[in-house]
Amino acid sequence: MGAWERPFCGGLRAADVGRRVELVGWVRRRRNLGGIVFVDLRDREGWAQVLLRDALREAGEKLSQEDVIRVIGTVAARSADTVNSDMPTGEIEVIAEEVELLTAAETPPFVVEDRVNASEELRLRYRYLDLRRPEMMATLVLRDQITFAIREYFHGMGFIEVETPILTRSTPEGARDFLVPARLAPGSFYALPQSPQLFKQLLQVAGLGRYVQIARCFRDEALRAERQLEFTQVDIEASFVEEEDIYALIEGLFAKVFPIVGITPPAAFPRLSWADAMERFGSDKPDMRFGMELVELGEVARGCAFEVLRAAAATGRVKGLVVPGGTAFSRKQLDELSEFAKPFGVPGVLWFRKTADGYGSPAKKALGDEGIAAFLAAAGAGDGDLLVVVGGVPKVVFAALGALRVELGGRLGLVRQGSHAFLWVTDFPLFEWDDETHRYYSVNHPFTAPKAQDVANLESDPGAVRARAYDVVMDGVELGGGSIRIHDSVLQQRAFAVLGIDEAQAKHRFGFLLDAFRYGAPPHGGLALGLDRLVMLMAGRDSIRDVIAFPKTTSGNCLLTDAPNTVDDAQLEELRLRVDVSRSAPNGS
RNA sequence: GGGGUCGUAGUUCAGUUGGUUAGAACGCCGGCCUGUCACGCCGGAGGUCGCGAGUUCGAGUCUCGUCGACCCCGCCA
Repeated sequence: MGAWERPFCGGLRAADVGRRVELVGWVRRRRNLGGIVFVDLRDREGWAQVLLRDALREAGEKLSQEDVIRVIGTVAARSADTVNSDMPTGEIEVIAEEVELLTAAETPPFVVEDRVNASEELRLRYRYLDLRRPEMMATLVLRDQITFAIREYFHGMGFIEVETPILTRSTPEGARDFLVPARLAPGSFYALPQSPQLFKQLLQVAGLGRYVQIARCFRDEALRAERQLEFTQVDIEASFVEEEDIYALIEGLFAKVFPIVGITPPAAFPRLSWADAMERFGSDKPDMRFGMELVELGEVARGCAFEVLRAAAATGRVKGLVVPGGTAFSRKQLDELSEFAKPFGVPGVLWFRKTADGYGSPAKKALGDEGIAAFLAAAGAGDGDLLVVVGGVPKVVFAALGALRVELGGRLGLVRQGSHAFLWVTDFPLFEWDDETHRYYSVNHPFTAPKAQDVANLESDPGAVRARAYDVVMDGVELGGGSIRIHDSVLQQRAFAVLGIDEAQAKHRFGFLLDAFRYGAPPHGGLALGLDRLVMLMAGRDSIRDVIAFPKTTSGNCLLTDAPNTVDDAQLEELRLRVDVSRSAPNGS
């Protein structure tokens, strides 16, 4: 039997009964009953029970976990009382006629089973064993189905996949670059791309029109549960398009991809401006699977008798969150709310409530019952509701309340199982002021186009200029984002000017792009989706590492290969590099 | 860069106020068992308590340092 005709162990069904088959796989488990031996033979698709008896009994007794074997046998129906309805192959078993041990396996460091919870550290060190687990293998298979569907969709829409360089030039703005020393140009470095941004725009100038790439991106920044040093984007760019075209494109993509896991997104996603998202949810990626929106308390705070809130309302913002059933929180739980909020830069949270014992709040002394009642009324808090209040710098108030909302929403079980919420967040600000360096930074990147009606304010009020940028959000996770780009070199120069990049600097950093734009740049725009996050959500996992075959740890180590590692002096010499690790790094992580 | 949690048998964990020989389950090894499917039963082996200092008559337990894993803040245009 040829390798390609051989069935998968996990694919055998009642319809195969009577077939004489050759199976290869790993011994998942052996059950030796003395006279007969059962072996669960596992491959990529699952496992099937093999029965060894008579002359094969002795051979079966010698098999152990993870041995690689070849079996020739006949698929037989199990008798009614021995059918195992818990497994897909449970109606059949393979009566072995020949068994061959192809490779004996040492006892693995952990049992290759879904329900065995080995530590992630161990799983990463022996990733090839971890991936052997059905759950992990199924995730690899799902990822393939998703990427295949994505390519199929874009191909059908007339998009062309083009590979862009991995060795490219360092760009000053944005994340920290990974650098690669250039042996042929001592003292010079390539950088790994943070994204193919500039190349996909150049492809539009070239006239490609519709570009897509499943592209690896690299950012030398701190890692998180949903972040890796290298990750994959579905990178998209198209010419002669506007926001609506991009929205329709992505909604169409999701309509094709999400049904793979039984999720049907709406035909068109709701939209929310960035300003509304912040005001109502305290987040630019709101989880809209539940309500509990932020409430405005600036007015009542301004007139109240509590100095702290009055001051916050005068110089910043005072907003709150009405927590249904929150009056039942214990003192300890209320204190924990403050502890939760503090890392976001607020001194703590205030709370207000009315219980059978009367009005309660840490600010009761200053406000009295009337003052507390005024806050509860302004927030629209009803019986049993707890009002949580934060005041201060707008950015911090939004961040703290936005995080509290998600935390409490989860804790109170406000998200209905199996529900999903897709949306577009639009009208992001184009620039953000940085107090430390006293200059504006691009919220997206310097090539994002301003909204036409705001272009006039570019120089007079940069902070108020809105961008033609958009993010697609699902269940509180940013799946992707993009923008319509500037294709006019004069407008581009004005945007650079706001960022403090003069003509000489612009020429030095992005000269090749500006040059390109002088030779006929089409209006264009695009978007990039985080493929790892997309697969993570679709697989129902909560760590990006679970959907990447060989991920790195949160300190950037590959436990399997032990990368990064030191290199020979000869290699360094060839690159004209000298290493000095005696001093700690000047800044950053 | 900052904060937090964790590190004990191959694995997942327990380990009392600092006190005799550090336990359990699974896995592993040996034996028995012809319908199991987390097979069962009997027996057995297996420990640098992450590493290094310190306190103490005595440290898995307390202190400091260090390494590693995970989570969060900053950071990630």
